[in-house]
Amino acid sequence: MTSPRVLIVDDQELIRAGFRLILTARGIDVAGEAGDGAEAVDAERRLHPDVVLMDIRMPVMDGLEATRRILARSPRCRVLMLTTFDLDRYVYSALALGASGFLLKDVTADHLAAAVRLVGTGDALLSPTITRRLVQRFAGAQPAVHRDLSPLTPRETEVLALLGKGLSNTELAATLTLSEATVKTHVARIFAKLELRDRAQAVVLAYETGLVTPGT
Amino acid sequence: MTSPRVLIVDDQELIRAGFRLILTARGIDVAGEAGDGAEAVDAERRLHPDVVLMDIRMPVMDGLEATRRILARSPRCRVLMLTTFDLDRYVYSALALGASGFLLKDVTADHLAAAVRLVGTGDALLSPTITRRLVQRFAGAQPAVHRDLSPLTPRETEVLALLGKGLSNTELAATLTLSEATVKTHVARIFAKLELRDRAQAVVLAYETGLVTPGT
DNA sequence: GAGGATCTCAGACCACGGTCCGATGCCATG
DNA sequence: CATGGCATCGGACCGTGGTCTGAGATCCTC
Repeated sequence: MTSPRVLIVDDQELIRAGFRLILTARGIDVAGEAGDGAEAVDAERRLHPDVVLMDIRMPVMDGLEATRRILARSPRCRVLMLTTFDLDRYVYSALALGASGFLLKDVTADHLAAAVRLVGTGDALLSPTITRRLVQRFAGAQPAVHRDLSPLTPRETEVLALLGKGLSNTELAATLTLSEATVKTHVARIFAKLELRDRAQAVVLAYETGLVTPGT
Repeated sequence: MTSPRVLIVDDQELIRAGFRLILTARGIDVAGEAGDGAEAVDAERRLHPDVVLMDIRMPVMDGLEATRRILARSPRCRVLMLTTFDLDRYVYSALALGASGFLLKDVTADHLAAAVRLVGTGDALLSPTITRRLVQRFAGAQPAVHRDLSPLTPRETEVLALLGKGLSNTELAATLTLSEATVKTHVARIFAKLELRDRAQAVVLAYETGLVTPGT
């Protein structure tokens, strides 16, 4: 298992030392430390770590601004935010900046190591409370899916997804390498099952169900 | 480092075997396997695993329903959803059900192991794309507007908004108390100005620009 | 008051989209 | 092996949708 190189950023030296102990004891390479945001930006530029463990509250330059600058220069770098409190504004702005995850400081040693390894492999993480809150927010703004897509066969779902992109029947046939006749039957079945009339209505439903999402 | 006990649920035996190999090779204890949702509920009750690796698409009972039943009985159990496609509806409903995370099946072996260890310690995870999407949804604002709506006259914008709801020309004429001929000219002008071909494409553009938003 | 932009409408044309009728092959389930 | 679901195709039908051309009415600005 390849181990990520880590940069530890926190204004408290004790915390840094503790983290360094925890990580090195589990075979994770600590590339360096920084005591504030400005130092962090500097250190990242020199050391090119895979993961940055970034405290939010710090003197000189806080973790959010430091994250912004680091990711602007090194988009492939993974930033794991650390904080004592799970204040919403921190979470959302950190994630909006492109941070890969968010950890409370009361994590266990094992947990911290696992989290670092995980974001090192490229995935993001969120603590359960934060994930739940995000989902709830989303669920609140998104009142249930109108119609159920389950009666559709896999192929039909595939067709609907492309239909949701606004493709014509000929384009559909081209991208799926099918005859237009086949495309028509698929489309007709979709309409029948979902009680649609138009492909326009199909596009609406694709967006409403989340089969297609804006911005992709 | 304490290792979580894992239950692998997938209808494809090859997948299960592969996952078992990956996890055991990295010192993670595989408590058992299940081939569909019903078996999974059963196995979880017998084995009490810390983590369930749950495929979504399965015969008999799908992963979502199985997750619901498992978490109803064993709320401390962590469920990690697996899927081939990152279809939104799966993501949201899975997370709403209380799943701890969501993984695409093309994960690397290291990644899978790290993810299992992480959720075993209690935290949730989301793939970067999904996290980003959640945050964007939450943030509400869809900044990336492909085409500019400014060349449209007020009336045309009004028509486009209704067009985005999937209305036909006759419905359009009815709701705006216009003749169908007038509707047609408006629609034609909109198409010309925005370089659209279909009303289907118009619906897409309405959603992409934020003129129409899902859930309203 | 001349001009431009906008909103309104009409008639005619044709293609694409949607429907209905068929048909075949495949595979899983029983 | 028989049944049913799924995916694939063809042909024929007709209507809505989209295009073009032209035109009257209002409201603005210059």
